[in-house]
Amino acid sequence: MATTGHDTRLLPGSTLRSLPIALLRARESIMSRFRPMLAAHGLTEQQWRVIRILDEHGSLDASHLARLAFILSPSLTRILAFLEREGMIHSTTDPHDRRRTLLGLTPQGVAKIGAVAPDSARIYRLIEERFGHDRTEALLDLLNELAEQAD
Amino acid sequence: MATTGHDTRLLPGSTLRSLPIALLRARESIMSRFRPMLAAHGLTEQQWRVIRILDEHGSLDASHLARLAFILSPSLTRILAFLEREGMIHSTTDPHDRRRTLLGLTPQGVAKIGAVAPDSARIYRLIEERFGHDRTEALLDLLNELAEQAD
DNA sequence: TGCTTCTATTTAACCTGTTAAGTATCATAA
DNA sequence: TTATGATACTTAACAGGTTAAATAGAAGCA
Repeated sequence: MATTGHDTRLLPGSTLRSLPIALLRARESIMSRFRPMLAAHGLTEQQWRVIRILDEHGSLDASHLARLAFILSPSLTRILAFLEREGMIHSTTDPHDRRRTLLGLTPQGVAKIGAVAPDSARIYRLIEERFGHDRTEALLDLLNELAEQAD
Repeated sequence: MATTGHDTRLLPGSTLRSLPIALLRARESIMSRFRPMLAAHGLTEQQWRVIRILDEHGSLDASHLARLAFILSPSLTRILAFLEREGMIHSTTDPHDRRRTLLGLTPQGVAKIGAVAPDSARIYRLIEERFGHDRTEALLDLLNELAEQAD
């Protein structure tokens, strides 16, 4: 039986065939594996996403970072305050446009990436192995196509 | 171009091929259509889910309702307090097990369902038409299979 | 230059998600 | 029958999502 707190007994077809709920369930089933690992490293899912993107892209301004991480700017403001308080990032005002904030990883931030990345990769690999590489690819394609329907 | 606030320019493959982020994006693209309509009716997504499930199933206790709506009990407590304050539901203590709370729709709750359901169905139909019935079904199957991977 | 209009970010207010702890009630067994 | 443990729900504390408004700086133009 599932250990997620949500089993599938008595679930009517109408719920299982609802796109919003199906997306919610699927995301929850994925994140329930990542969340405890991230919590053990003292990070939330979003905090991890932010420092990982800073690691992949180097320094970025807040707007660009928000777009890449799919985090709205009010949330990003709070997340950046936390990460700076913890010494994982540094922020400076862009001298060429003083409205902009430039963000970058500190050495401690880089070290955190190095500590978390292997655990993250291991979980991801496990999920993909169990679900199947082809089905994972097919699912990613459908999800991205659905997201692009937006206009 | 998209009007969701998140366009796809400069998105690296690593982000688009991440299951957690792809699920997040897809869900956001769906909910961005429902949310304004629900807000116009004075409801959040979760409040709507709760009264809709009460409508489909008749009276339920809180635990069962939480499972069906995929809402954790602390969130449900707050949602039920709101819905009762607004007069859409009534709650009574189960006389056979006084730990349990039995919930049901009031006539006003039923009226709200009648007001929102057509709008909801219209949006859902539009999404499914644009994305395609077969692809929608395929996506639902993959999402539910992924969710069931949990153990 | 001075005024208006964007743009980037923050603040505020409210709701939900998540985890842990607390309270009330039920069920079981010594 | 009463102590023990399980179950149903609530409370608390903190983080993020969403919307609207506020602030500050940049850009364009009369």
